[in-house]
Amino acid sequence: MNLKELAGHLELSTTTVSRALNGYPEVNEATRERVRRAAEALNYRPRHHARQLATGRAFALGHVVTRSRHALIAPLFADLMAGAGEAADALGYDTHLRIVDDDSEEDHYREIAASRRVDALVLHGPLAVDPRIALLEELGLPFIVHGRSDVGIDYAWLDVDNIGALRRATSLLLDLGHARIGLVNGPETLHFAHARRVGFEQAHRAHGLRTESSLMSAGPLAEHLGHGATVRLLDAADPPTALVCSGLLPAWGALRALLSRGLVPGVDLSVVAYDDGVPWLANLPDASGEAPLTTVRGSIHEAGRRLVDHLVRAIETPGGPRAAETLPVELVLGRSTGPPPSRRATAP
Amino acid sequence: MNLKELAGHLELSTTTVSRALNGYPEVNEATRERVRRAAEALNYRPRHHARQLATGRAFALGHVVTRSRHALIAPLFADLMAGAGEAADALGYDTHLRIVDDDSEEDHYREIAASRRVDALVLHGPLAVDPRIALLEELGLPFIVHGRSDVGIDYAWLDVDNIGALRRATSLLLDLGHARIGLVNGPETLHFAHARRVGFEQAHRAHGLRTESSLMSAGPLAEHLGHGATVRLLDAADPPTALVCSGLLPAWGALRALLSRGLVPGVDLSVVAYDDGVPWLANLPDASGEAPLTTVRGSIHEAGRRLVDHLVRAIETPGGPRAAETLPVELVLGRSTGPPPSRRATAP
DNA sequence: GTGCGCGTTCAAAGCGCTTTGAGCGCGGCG
DNA sequence: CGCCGCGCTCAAAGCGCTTTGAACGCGCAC
Repeated sequence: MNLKELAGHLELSTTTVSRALNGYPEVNEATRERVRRAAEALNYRPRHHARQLATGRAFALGHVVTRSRHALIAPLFADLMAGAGEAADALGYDTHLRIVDDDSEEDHYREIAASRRVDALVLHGPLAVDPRIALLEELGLPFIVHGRSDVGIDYAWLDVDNIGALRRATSLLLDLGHARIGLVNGPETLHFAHARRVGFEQAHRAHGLRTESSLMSAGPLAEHLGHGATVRLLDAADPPTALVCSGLLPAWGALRALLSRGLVPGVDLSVVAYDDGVPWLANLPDASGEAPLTTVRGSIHEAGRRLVDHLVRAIETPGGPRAAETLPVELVLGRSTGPPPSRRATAP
Repeated sequence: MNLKELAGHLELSTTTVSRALNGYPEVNEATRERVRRAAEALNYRPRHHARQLATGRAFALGHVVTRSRHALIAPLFADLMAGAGEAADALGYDTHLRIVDDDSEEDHYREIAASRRVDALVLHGPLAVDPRIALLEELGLPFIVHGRSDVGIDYAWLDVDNIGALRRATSLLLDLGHARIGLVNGPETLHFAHARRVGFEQAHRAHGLRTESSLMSAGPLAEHLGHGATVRLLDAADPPTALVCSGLLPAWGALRALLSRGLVPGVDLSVVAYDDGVPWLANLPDASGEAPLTTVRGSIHEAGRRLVDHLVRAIETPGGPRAAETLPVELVLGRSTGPPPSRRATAP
């Protein structure tokens, strides 16, 4: 069933049918209703590519991720895409995903721009300094960065308050009296991890302390890496009394390391984690009424939604202001934080 | 830069340029090379929608997931899509993703079929008995099921050996002497979880034992649910001596529950988990040289790749045989399994 | 010298939609 | 009575590609 057949069936011209279905005002309401009904009954839908060709718009948003980068953000990616996909669907846009080899990423951006497959795209996993931003700007393809990057160009972005999140997490521990705090961070070539490190350091400086590089590690946010880092910290000559984890997954790994040694989280070692709010890692209150972990929590799902909202606004109202939004985080107190053992010991 | 402009630039007809670029034999090799160079130099790429319109093919594969179903398979979804995306890219296909409301899923399938956005699609998260299979068959849209479903229709599928995996995991425990074994399963309305339960039961029957419903639970494969289920099992009047978890995430939760009580995995309670092979949950050998968990391991990433391979073959050679492939699993021995405490106690 | 086949190129039609510019009938106003 | 404007509808062009069918030039065989 195509437009011509539908029009023939209705004994109308394709023009009228097209206008009726697309809500143009110059169609009689009775005619419009008749057309609508017929379209519904015959399950007519415009061929998407024909519409694209005629309108010049793709009605699609793109997401490009390299394999190696994907590996770094995988645990969060599903929820991010779920948010983005829901929003895109609600706004009538398709979602295109491309997982590409690292060395062909630039080609892919060029191909996507020239072939007009999408109207705009989301730049995922920006580096601390990311050359792709200049590339996309040059290609003239509208885009928004999920995160930020230190480039001397104005660009649209949406980011969670990474600096603030880790400042808050770290300050909480410092205020409790901890002075030696470990950090299990994400890969610091990525901007989000870089920013979190900055927040960690800011909190220390505000308390007149300095960070110590032997207490900090960076790498993919995997369970076993949280476990490994914690084991190493506990075995060090002068172990920390608290730990900040840049993700919930390494935090569960840290807890496993503690518990395996018979140590009690929040007593022998305090732990604060960054929580992206993905349900399958949820840090929910249990029987005790408290969550096992103290966290600062953002929502990667919400980030996905907002990214798409901004992108569609940019497409549909060109020349508008560039998006620049920081999403807040929330502190969740759980059982994994307490004063350092020394203080506890000296207490009456 | 479009085809006409490129042709004008080369003083050739659009026909010749098109044929040259698409590898048709009736073009002089010298001409073809000249065209190639010019296209490269001017960064010409065919407008994707124009090509679609002319050829009638979309060069795209679709993935439709409902919100609620997405929530159930989210932890694995990123890796599945990574595998599928890589394969699609290698074969020259776009990957389209749609996250839809549960109650509008059927509409979406109809719309996708009628609008010809994709050439084929992957059916994710099939139910034990899934009505969508008949729907897609009716719509005439080529598809492959990731998993299986008990419907009286012949359809293309690719599945990991869920029954075998849990049979093997359970037999291992039974062979060690365990007689009361708990199961933390996925949602059993989904076929994969249903199949795993079947494998669990088959192993019991083969050992002349019956399963006990009080020892089995089913739900999303989240960390906290593994934790909660384990706590309940341990607190029961007659607790099991071993536990099978249908995912690595609940298994880590189970370990957390054990360790929190000072129990030793593999001694006080044995645990075997199903591992989808996602790197950020990796159950790697640690300092002891052994992995913390004993698992049966498949590869969700590989599944993604193979799904797309099958789909593209089906598109490009219509009338070929329907895909029907079972991916194997592998047993990984770790530290979390051993004989039941009773045996150990009665040993000399 | 004519005809045929081969290798190469081209003009034009068509894919299914949107959109422009024109047309048609009808009632109201001068 | 004639003209204009309004409301509705239509024919046709155009989006950028692929593909059909035809044409052209050339060398070769008859």
